[in-house]
Amino acid sequence: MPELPEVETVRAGLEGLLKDAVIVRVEPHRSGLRRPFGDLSALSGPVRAVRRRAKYLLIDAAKATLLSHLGMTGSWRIGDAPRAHDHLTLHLADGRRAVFNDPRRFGLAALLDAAGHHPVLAGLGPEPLDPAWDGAALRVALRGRKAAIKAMIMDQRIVVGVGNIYAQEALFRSSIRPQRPAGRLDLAACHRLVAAIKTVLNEAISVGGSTISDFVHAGGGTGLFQHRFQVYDRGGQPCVICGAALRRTAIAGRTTCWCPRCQR
DNA sequence: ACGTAGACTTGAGCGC
DNA sequence: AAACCTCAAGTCTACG
Repeated sequence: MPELPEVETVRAGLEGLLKDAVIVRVEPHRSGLRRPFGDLSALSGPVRAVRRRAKYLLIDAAKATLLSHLGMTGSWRIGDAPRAHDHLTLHLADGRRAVFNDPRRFGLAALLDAAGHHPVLAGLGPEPLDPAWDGAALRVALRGRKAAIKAMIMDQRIVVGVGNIYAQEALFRSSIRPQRPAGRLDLAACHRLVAAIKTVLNEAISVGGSTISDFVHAGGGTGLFQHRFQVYDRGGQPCVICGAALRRTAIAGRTTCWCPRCQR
C-alpha cells in the first residue's frame, strides 16, 4: 500500500477537495472489501475534515466518520467517469463524486462507532512523526525482541506507517543491517534509526509519496519519491555510497535490499 | 507470547 | 513472445 507518505498525500488532497462539500448519497458497489462496509448512510452531510491515523484515512462528516485503508492498490479520486474496480462512490451536492477504487481489494471502508472507535485502530503503535516518538521509546518497544529489526519497524504495533519501501530506505540511511535482531540495537542505533525514519517519511511527503505502479493522489497526480530510492528494488545494483553490489533477501516474507558494506 | 509462512486478489512483466 | 510463471506499496490468520 501506500505507506504513511502516500496516505498523508491522499489525506491532504482529499481534504482540499472535500472540505465543506456535502455528501448527499453513499453508493457501495459491492458489500465490502477486506471487511463488510456495513451501513454507510450516516455519512450524508457536510465534510468537516479528512484526518489520518497510521495508514488509515478518516473522512469526518457531520454525523459519522468514514474509515478507509488503501490496501496495496487502493485510491480515491474525484469526479471521473466510472472505472473497473470502483467499490464505493460518495455523491456530492455539487455533482462531483468521490470514488474509492481498489483492484486487489485488500482495502477497507467502514464507519467508526459512536465512540469514534474501530477494531482495526485498536493496538496501533505510535505515530512516527510525533516528536514524542524517539530512540528511547523505540528501544523500550524492542527490548527482548529477537526478530529482525526490519520486521519490527514494519510491525504496526511498534510504530505505524512504515512499510516495505520506507523500512528499507530508513535502515540504509541509518547504516543498520535489516536482519539484525531488534533487541540488540543499542540506544545510539535506535536514535539513528528513528531519525532516519522521520527524515525519509518527511522527504517522501514533501514530494507526494512514491508511485511504483498504482499509487495516485486524490487529484490524479503521481508521487516522485521513487526517483530517490537508494536501496528499494535495487538488488544487484551498486550502493550509492560505496559502490558495492546491493544484496537482496527475504525477511519475514518481504523482499529486502541492503548494502553488505555500509549496513552493519 | 513470539516469529514466520501462507492466504487474500488482480495485474504487470523479461528480474526474481 | 508470453505467462500455464513470479512478483507486488498490506494485513490477517494459522501454525510451530
